Amino acid sequence: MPSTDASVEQRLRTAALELFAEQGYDATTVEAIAARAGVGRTTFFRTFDSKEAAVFPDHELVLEDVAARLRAAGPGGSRAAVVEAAMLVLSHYLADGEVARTRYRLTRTIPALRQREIAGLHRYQRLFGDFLNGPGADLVGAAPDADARQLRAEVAAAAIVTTHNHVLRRWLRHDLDDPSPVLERALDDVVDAIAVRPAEQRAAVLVVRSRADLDAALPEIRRVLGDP
Amino acid sequence: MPSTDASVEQRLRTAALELFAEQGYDATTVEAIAARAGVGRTTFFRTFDSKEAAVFPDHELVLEDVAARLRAAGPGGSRAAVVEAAMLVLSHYLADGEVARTRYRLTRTIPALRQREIAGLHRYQRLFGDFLNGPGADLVGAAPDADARQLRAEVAAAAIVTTHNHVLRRWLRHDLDDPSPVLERALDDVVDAIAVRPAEQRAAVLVVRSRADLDAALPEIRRVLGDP
DNA sequence: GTTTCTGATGGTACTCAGTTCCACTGACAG
DNA sequence: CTGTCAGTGGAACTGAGTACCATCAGAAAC
Repeated sequence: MPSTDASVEQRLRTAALELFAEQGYDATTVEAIAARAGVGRTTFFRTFDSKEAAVFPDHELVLEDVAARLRAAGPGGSRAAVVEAAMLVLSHYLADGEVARTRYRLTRTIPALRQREIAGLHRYQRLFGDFLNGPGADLVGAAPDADARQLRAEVAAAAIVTTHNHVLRRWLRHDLDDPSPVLERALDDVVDAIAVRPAEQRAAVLVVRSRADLDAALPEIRRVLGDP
Repeated sequence: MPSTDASVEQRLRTAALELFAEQGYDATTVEAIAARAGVGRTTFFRTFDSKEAAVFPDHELVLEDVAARLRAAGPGGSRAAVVEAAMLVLSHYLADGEVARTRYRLTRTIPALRQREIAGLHRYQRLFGDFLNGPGADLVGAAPDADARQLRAEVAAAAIVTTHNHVLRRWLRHDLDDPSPVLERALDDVVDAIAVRPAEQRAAVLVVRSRADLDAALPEIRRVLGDP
């Protein structure tokens, strides 16, 4: 048994990435990956569900982290929770950035990997959507009915995940040195525009000074705003 | 050669759906599908890229339709184009609704099909996103820079596709009888809230009658609005 | 020290999706 | 009648993924 210094999983991961880079994805057999890692083919499939899985991070782990951060949100804390949860995902990618970039190169090229990548992203969207539609979240505001609320939650989740992916992709392409503050700003903007429905939650108050004093004007203001 | 009444592709499609319903997806071999359709295994793989493909519609066709509608958008017509394009997708699903519902049942159950479904949806998102980021579209408004514009386009595309999927899913679940008007209203709402950035493109004008006439007031109004 | 249990491993054999190649058939034109 | 051509079926192959079993190292029990 050669080189037990790294874990079997790690050895398999690096062997897979190396061979995919050298020979291409299709031309690389699972047997070859296992051989380079110094283990049997059986061990490969005991470690990973499929050949593709050797390329991707353990989404379960990240998803659990994100779910925990969302669960920790108190009343009124939905916005912060969502933003921080998205940045948590980013930080997981940045944690081993070289691997992330290698994976990006592969997923752009190989359809099978691309498909799995997209499906993976969708799980985050589901998670965010379920949270935003849940009773603990107040980001999407009051909706006329339960279905409208769910739609808004799904749209907001899609917007958040899309924003995250956009910023991440820029970093993967070396368009960006420090993506975290960029993501934070972008999420702030997006959440402003999307999650909260401006027409419902904001009221613009325009003050016009006149000779009449406030008390005299108040009843009229009340009438105009349709005070219930 | 038995039953040449329907096209080979159609016979294979129905055979596949029948067998998946009877025996389950994994338990059904391609050979069995081909046999029921009265053709050879070779012909199956000449017709479809994979076993999964027999379940899904020809996305290429729909994508081309949608792309054509988007291309046809004139200046100022981005909003209508996007809404109509999304409704075009819906109408394709409704065209043979029974198959769509059967497929929905399968995609919810079988992971392999689910993954392909999600990947398929992503192609529509790409298409919408590219259009909204293109030079012909004016839905996302003026952005500080090219990257911000692209982000907005991607977010808007995600919102549109998510909305479409939400309404479609409701119809697939028999939550809805006539989904088209529902989708149209929902898209209107979503596009209002998302694509156009209210703070940038809308200016509220409040008119206060005073004794001074308009000409006298105009310079002052110009100054306040920061007329360039 | 010996036994025994346990967990991880490697090997073998199998199924089946997907590919490649070739032979056949029927239609149609010359 | 002959050549061509498109569509088809069959046979053989590769490789992913699964199932089963034998093995072995180490820890625990006696």
